[in-house]
Amino acid sequence: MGITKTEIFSDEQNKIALFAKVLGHPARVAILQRLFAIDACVCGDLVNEIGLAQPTISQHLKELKNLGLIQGTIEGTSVCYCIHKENWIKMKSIMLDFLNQDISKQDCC
Amino acid sequence: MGITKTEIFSDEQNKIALFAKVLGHPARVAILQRLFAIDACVCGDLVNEIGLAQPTISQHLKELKNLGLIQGTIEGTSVCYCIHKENWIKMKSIMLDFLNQDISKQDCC
DNA sequence: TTTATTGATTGCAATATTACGATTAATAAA
DNA sequence: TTTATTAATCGTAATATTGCAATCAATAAA
Repeated sequence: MGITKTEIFSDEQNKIALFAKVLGHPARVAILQRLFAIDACVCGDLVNEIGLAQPTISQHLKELKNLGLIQGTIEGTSVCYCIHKENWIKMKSIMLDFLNQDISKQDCC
Repeated sequence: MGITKTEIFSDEQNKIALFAKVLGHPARVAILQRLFAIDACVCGDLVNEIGLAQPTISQHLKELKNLGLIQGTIEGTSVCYCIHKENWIKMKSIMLDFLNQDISKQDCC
């Protein structure tokens, strides 16, 4: 039904999936990479850098902000976005735990 | 338009997004965790373990198989699934590179 | 005040995803 | 052969996502 049955999964599983999902679009990957690469914060440059329309970028930024991975501060008419360090580290920790599951004992098929 | 403009992004960005996307559903997270946890391979047990119908699980398994993260071998009437070690390690490497971007120099907002 | 400029929001069209009942294909057991 | 058993596939309904034109709100500049 296009709807995810979150209630049958653990909080951890849902959290991993939510973080993975927001990273599951190349535009959001590109935005994050850009924010990491630029020393200063980026604002509407993202629209120029990435080849998507302003409302589309704005929407992707919103999703990243909703999960707390970035933060934006208003500076005059423009908005300065940057990585939310603390939340990025938390997200990373959760994802690393999942990715680093012990594969050594796997011996099958 | 519900379609992702993959052509304007780099191969790396698309690859990261594809891997993240397949991890972006709690059922697939649960399947992978189960495959990691079980010593022997799991087959139709997944349908019982996770509370989703057989066609739904089958569909999620297909997506994981399409990206190469798992492999399935037929054993009589059942199919034995397990983590594809080599591809998991490759995927992990790509995701770790992305997640481990240097955050120390970020100082803004 | 009037006129940019910037970015969020709204509304919509196109496509994708999730979930499952029904069916099918393939092998195993009787 | 007939009858389970297992899992893939098909078809479909419900919902979500992606993308953008148009518009709006807020501040800056003239």
